[in-house]
Amino acid sequence: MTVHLQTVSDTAPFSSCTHEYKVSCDSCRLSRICLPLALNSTDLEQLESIIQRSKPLQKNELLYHEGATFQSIYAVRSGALKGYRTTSDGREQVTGFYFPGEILGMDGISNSAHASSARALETAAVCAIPFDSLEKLSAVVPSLQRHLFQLMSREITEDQLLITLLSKNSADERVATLLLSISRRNARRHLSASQFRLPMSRVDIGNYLGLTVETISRVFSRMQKSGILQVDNKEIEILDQEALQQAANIAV
Amino acid sequence: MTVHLQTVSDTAPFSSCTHEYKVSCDSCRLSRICLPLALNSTDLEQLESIIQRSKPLQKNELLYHEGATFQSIYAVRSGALKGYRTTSDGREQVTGFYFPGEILGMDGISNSAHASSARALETAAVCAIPFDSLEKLSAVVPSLQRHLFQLMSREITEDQLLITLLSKNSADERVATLLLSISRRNARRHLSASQFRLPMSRVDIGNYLGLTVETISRVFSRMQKSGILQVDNKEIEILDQEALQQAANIAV
DNA sequence: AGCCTCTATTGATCTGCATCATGGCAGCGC
DNA sequence: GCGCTGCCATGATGCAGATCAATAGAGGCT
Repeated sequence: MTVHLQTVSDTAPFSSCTHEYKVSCDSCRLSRICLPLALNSTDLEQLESIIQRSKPLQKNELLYHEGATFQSIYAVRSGALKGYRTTSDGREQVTGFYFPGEILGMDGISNSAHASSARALETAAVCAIPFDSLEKLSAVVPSLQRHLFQLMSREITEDQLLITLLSKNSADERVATLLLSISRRNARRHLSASQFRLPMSRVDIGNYLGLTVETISRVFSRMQKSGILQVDNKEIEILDQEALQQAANIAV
Repeated sequence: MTVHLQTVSDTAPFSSCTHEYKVSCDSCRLSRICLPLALNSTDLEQLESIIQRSKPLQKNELLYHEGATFQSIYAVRSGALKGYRTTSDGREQVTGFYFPGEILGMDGISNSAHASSARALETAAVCAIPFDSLEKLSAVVPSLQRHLFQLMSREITEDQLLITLLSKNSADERVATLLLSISRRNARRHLSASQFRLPMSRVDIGNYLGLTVETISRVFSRMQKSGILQVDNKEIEILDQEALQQAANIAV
């Protein structure tokens, strides 16, 4: 069992000393795919006033953990994180990977406590958005309220896609689907859709997809052998997009 | 493959002729676990004014289907429904079962189109709550806005529980967990937690849990043999709650 | 560089559930 | 009642992926 020595750092990451990390939303190149989407500039100003930027998280550092008091949702600015919950017998279930421009932490709303944990897969920067402020603001900015509902709804449909994947698809199909998902999300950020570095370990991939590390390795090897992928440790190149889509065999 | 002949009935189920089905929220014995929760009486009145009640759905009748324009979310008044999505190769993935007092349809918000379908498992009555009205109302009733956020958040955490179940647990554990979930939801409605009739078929159960019908049958038989359950077709009696919880082996 | 630890690959074997096949039973229309 | 159809139970067999085991490589630390 892996033991992570790093936990939440002693110095509160979202202290008042935010001056070093000040970046305005409208100068952020992620704003088109992040929360500010569809806000006019005066609304945006209001949103910005409540957003807190923190010092970057180190690899393996926790952003929040299960049971912690829920205060904020988070937008990823750089790096990548994984969300996971711990089962009663102490194992981990990875429930999602989060890339720049994506929002996490919304599962904490229902109980005022986080229902899952989030950990940086590599050095990562996030914006914290205090939820009570966001709530108040969204009551007076209809487009923000709508956007929030939509974000949460999207999370639901994505979870349902994962449920379907886990319940109906083979190892090859699951892996192919994940790669295509990452590829698509890269494209959205104007990065290469065919060449990228996986920020997560094989263990995390297997965990997320309900498979073992060994199976992930074998699928990668097989897909390399058949000319679909070029795999060099965490560096992935999709050589045959078409074939990968075939292998995924689901509506992506 | 099962073919359902019944689809959405010709006569629009939520027509203007709602007078026959008029039931006020505060006379509804489900109000404590449904949407109105935490609303004062004036707010409740406003909510009621937008809620539409329909004639009951027949068994196998569709409430909404994938791709249909999203207009309302629904509260179950009586009976039971299943939510499911259809995979690209035409198979069904059951994503949830809905009992009285529970809300469904929230996955439709993100695209203005339903991402899943909902079908009555038995004769069922639902309240339709037009979402745009609900949105407007929630902007002026903070507790309603919060309640909606919480509902959606809860849906997310529940989906994540199912993901974990599918990814980590054995057939026995999955079945036990579902039975305990139904039992708990019955208790919430002041029905027996130990004796109930399953509204769904073995096929639906298997589909939901990522197992085949045969496996469901075998698990039921095994649990009957070991004295945990009394199974008579769809009638279930939990004889040994303790043992069932052990069999589930997860935090329920 | 050299060591240590963590992560990934690959092979051999095992197993839980799927698949295939058959028969029973309940509900319903005729 | 009789037959039909859908649903459920149970047994025999097969297979995808888990588990066990051993090695190889990558990255961090001194």
